[in-house]
Amino acid sequence: MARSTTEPRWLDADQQRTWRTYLLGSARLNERLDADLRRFGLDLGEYEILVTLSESPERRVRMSELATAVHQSRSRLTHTVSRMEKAGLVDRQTCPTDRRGVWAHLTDQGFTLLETAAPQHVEAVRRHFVEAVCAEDYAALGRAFAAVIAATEAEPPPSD
Amino acid sequence: MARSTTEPRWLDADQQRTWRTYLLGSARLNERLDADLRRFGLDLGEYEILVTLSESPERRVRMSELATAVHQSRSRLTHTVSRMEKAGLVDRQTCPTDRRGVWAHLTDQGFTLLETAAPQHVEAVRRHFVEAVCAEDYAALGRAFAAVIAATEAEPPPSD
DNA sequence: TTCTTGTAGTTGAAGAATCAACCAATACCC
DNA sequence: GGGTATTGGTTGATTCTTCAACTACAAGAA
Repeated sequence: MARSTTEPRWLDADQQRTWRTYLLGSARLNERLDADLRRFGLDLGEYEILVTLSESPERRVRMSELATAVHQSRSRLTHTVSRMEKAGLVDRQTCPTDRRGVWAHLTDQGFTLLETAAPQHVEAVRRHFVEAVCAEDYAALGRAFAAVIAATEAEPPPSD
Repeated sequence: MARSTTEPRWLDADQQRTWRTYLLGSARLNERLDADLRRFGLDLGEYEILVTLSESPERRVRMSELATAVHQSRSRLTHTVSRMEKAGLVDRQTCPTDRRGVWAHLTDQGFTLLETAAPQHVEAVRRHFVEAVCAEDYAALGRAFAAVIAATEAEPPPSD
């Protein structure tokens, strides 16, 4: 089947402006939150790992579930968890019921670090995001990204 | 001055749900757009560089302006442009009026690649973002990130 | 049982991002 | 003019991510 040769449907000026605003804004937001977490030797990805573990029963989660929860590749998670393990924030436990499985488990030290970092991080999220935006727009943003998630899931990733 | 010891103002359930939806959604969106551009050997950052150059007079922009335009650090841009130069997409021209300055300049080959990639990229942006979201929410999202940008600029980055 | 297929996770090498240090040219100031 | 601070950009080491194998276990079929 031939690729379409019809004229591309470019974005109009408003659509493009919004798209670029999003690109810049999300980049800035990430920058700020990362900079903020760096006081604690963390980045946003590592912080999300700590949060996910802290909210889970026994403070442990299977590696592949964790990868999904923090939207990282399995490989990346392996490396990240290895680093965090070296830093004493998590440890690994082999899963007795499925011996392929590995639990990432939050150590007391990791929990303590999370307790220390969380208040400042949440404040930063408020200042730069939640409270920077009016309530209606914030709610709309939630709907918007829910729709984005649905759209990305509706279509399989390109593989060819 | 002592750090505040008052109870942290956690996000409520709705705020938190939206925040996490954003984190997941933006990660997914990036993933998809990157995957899409990879057919052309590009990632989103490199694509933005090509676009910025293509829209500029003489198809060239000073490195530091370009860094701002594509929200990358100067160092990162230097490395990225070096790679792109090796690939023949851009070249460097020294600026005669300010001999510290360097212009990144889009080559014909770079322009051709952009022309090839752009239609598919724009379609992907439409499918996964612009048209995935209803028009009102899309407009709200634009306002929201404009506010985020303002908020991040209102406060200097943490340095201590 | 054995054979096959799929899932869980890791590994190591290669590629990219970050950080601090650096050089060079300009701008400011006395 | 001469000194100092700033700006523009690069460099190389370190850290992090990605990618393509690869091992080990589990599940299902013959």
